[in-house]
Amino acid sequence: MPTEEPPPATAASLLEIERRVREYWDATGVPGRALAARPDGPIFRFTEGPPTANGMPHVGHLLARTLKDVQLRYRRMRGQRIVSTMAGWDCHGLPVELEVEKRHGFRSKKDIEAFGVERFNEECRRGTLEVASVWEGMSERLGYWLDYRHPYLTMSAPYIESVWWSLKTLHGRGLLEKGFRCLPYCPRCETPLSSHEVALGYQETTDPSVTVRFRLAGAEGRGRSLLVWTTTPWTLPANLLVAAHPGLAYVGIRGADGTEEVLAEAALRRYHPDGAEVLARYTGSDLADLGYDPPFPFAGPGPGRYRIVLDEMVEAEEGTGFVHIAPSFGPEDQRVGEREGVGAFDPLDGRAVFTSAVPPVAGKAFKAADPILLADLESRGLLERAGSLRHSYPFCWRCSHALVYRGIDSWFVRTRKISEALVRHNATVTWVPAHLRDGRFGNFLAEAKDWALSRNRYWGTPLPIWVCPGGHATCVGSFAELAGLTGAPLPDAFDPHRVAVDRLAVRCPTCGAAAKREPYTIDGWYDSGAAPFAQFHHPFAPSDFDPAAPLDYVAEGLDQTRGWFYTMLVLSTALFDRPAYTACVTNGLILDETGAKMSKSRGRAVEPMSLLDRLGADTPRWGFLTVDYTAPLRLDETAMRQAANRTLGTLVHVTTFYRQNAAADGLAPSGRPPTPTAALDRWLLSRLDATRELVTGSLDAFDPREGALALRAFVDDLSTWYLRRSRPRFWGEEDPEDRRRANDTLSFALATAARLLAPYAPYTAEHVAQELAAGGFATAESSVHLADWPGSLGASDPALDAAMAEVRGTVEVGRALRQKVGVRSRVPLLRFVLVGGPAPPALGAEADRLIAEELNVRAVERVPEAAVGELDVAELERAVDASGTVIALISRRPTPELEREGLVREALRRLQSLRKERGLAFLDRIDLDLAADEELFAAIDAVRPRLADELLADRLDLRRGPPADPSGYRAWEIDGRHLYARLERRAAPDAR
RNA sequence: GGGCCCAUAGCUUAGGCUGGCUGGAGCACCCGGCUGAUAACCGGGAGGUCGUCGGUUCAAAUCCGACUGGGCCCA
Repeated sequence: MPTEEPPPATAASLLEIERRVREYWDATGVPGRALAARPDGPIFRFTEGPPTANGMPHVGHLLARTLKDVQLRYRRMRGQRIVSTMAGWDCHGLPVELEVEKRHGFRSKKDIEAFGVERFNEECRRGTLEVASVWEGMSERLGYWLDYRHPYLTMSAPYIESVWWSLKTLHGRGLLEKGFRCLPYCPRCETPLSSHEVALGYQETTDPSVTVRFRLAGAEGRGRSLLVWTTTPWTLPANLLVAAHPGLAYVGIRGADGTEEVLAEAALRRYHPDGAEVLARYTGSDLADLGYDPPFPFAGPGPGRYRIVLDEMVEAEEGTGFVHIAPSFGPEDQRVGEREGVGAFDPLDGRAVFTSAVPPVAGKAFKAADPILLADLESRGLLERAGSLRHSYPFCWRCSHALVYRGIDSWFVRTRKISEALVRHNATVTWVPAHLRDGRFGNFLAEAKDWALSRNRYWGTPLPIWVCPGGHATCVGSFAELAGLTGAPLPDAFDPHRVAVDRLAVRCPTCGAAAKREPYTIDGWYDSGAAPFAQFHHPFAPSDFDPAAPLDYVAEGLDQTRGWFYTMLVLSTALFDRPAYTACVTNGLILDETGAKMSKSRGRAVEPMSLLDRLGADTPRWGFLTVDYTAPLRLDETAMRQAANRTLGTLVHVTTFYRQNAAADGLAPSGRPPTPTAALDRWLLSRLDATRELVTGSLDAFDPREGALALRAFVDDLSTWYLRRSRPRFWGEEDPEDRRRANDTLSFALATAARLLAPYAPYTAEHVAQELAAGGFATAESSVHLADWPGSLGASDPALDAAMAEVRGTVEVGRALRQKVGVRSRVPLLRFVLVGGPAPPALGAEADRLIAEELNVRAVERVPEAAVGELDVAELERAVDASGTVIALISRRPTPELEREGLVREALRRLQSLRKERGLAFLDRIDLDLAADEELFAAIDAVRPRLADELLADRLDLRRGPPADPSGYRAWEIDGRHLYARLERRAAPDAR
């Protein structure tokens, strides 16, 4: 027997395993080789969602990246080629600008202009990839394998050229148009935002809640006024109309000053809970076209202004049933204003500060005007009621400044024109969770508003539209086209950003006049939505991009339904008339351990890197993949540890057992599927096959959880049943052939399990696979991540599975009985009697043998129910089912002979553990001196050769009574008897 | 105001689409074992009106409706 076997592998911690595996991967270049593998395999289309390049990763990114990586690893093992593996960075936009502004203490666009846009953009460019290394480090640590050396950058010239190409295509199809609309607008950033950006920034806030009296004008209006409710008093100077609902019931009541006040009947109870004197009743239609005196005179007269109009949008649940309309400050207001042809009045400048058009508040920021305007109204007796209201209000998602809705010139992607196609394409997508398709996301699409694309900003993809004084708009779709319009080649290393792009002298292709670029950049979300084609510089460079082919898979956080998932779908629909992806997996928000939102400001956020330092990669990966990751998820590190220990730790442990044992036996894994005969082996392979089936199906369905749970169940079965019941076979000397078969089966099962686990827990799986290799952790350049996905084993045997389940159920009854009679498992009992039918045929006699071994009973008997009465109740303890029927019985006491056998087993176990304690290797031989009390002495003496054999003792001396000189002896008490042992390692025998 | 999701033992949850046999599991707890898987491990036990009310059905945790509470999204 060779003695140079590696030292018995002690089960290392998962962290230690990861360190070792990472070193191995680094040394052998496994990740790069895995990414480059399968150059001819069928394509699996994927695009990495580009994170904002100057934002730090958070724990939620670990989850999303785990979901992405699981699928990519699986596909590679299936022989597919991933297109593409490029990492990506979203480089443009407000977040980047904001960082630079902060650094310089800029407060507005004026500061940027003074600093110089070119310098500003240069700083943005430099700042953009500052945290990229943090992302890379985190991703590689997590095991998320992508090509980080060649990422796509949304700010690169080729990328921008692709984006321009797409914009020109949209423009040519009438899907890119300029318009004047009310949009959410950030006064600090001085730019409009898109509706999906607004969605990111709702916060609770307190606003005024006021009811203002609008006096009706003219002869018939005398002595009457309307009650109008608003939470934005600052919009009142821009009021041009009041809307009423045509069918709603209104009442005129006697007000405090005796005049008539009109409001919706439904609002009466809220305003006058004690009732009021009703002077008149109207429907909305009765009130149409009545004129009123505007609360402020600054907008001036105009056709159709200051009268009541009818609109269905008016409600009476809140307010008074009259809605004040300021067409410059609300999408609904704008619609009504346009319909009535009353024009608009916008007294705010770019920073939402009042101009001299409203003298009382000139120079005041919009919100700051509220109290002044209210005081003014009060002094004129027009303020009916004033209070405040807590409600959610939109704030800028990046700078947290309160937004305003205001009319502004902007370029739009006309998504409403294609909403039918968006819905149709979305209907083909496999969403995880499935309800998103027709639920939240589907609804969102059906109501899709036009996408406000242009930003009045600096660091972004410039909108490539040039307009000449004749009003001809030219959308440029490539650098070559741009060069053509300037009549000269573009400068070397042309950078298409502002300001360089604005310096070019462009002639209008229609009339030849000098054209100016529309001074906008575009929404950064458009850039990222273009990633599936722009990362390839489509259509300018040949690539694997196929305009007709959607991505096979994307996965990100649920918030991306309003972000990336949406913009990708809009672009794929508008450009290629197809869905953007066929499978879309979302994960829920990650909460802290108390179930609250993780917030950086409250110091609650867990740094992803520190989490990886504490837990390693496989533990959070496994933790994420075994729970419902689509729901809001509580980050519980202890639970993660437990989950990983239970399955990954157990698998490592079983692998260690196998290694020690195989080394001791000089057996190597055969590598080929075994053809087992033993029932346990056949059962294990059947379970393995079923597990393989489940994991495969689950990954095919893009929902890895079911597979993770199947693996967990398999590892439980492997450890707590197969291995425990097979131990005698691994130790036994009597049947070497069976021992070899058990070894083959176990090694094959472990090797297969390692492959099934590889997508989930890449480090642990690699460890298991490597430990199974001939010489221990391999120096060979192999990796489980370069292996093929296991095919069907043809080992499925449902009858056997059911039979084994029955046996295990029986064993549980037996264990409960043993507990009841109070005889521990090491002491054999004589009889275990099962009431009912025969053993399951799929196991036959093997069933009772397994039961006997597991319960440590000498005989398993089966008797028909009718015969139960004949059994000796004094000797046998009984177990009954819920209905009181006796189902099994067991001996109450061991016989003296069996008791002695139990003693020997106890002694043996202690002596084995003494070997371990002394740090002896598996095959070290020993000299052993034992001393024991009378009873124990007799028991041991009777089986002395067997004992010596099992303990690898070349010399075994046994003495009656305590040792003469107890020094060097270890002592135990076993059921009141004493045992002493002294053990010495023999010198290693010479190598043969 | 509208839409979607969720509610199962003290805690975390599986199952629910496709109704049916004692509703599984982990943690914590109790009993026992183990102490070279150790912020573990193994066995056993106790613990559940499956949010509430109503309906469909021979049969409901599961299907339908209403309600209550929570989460997310929109307005």
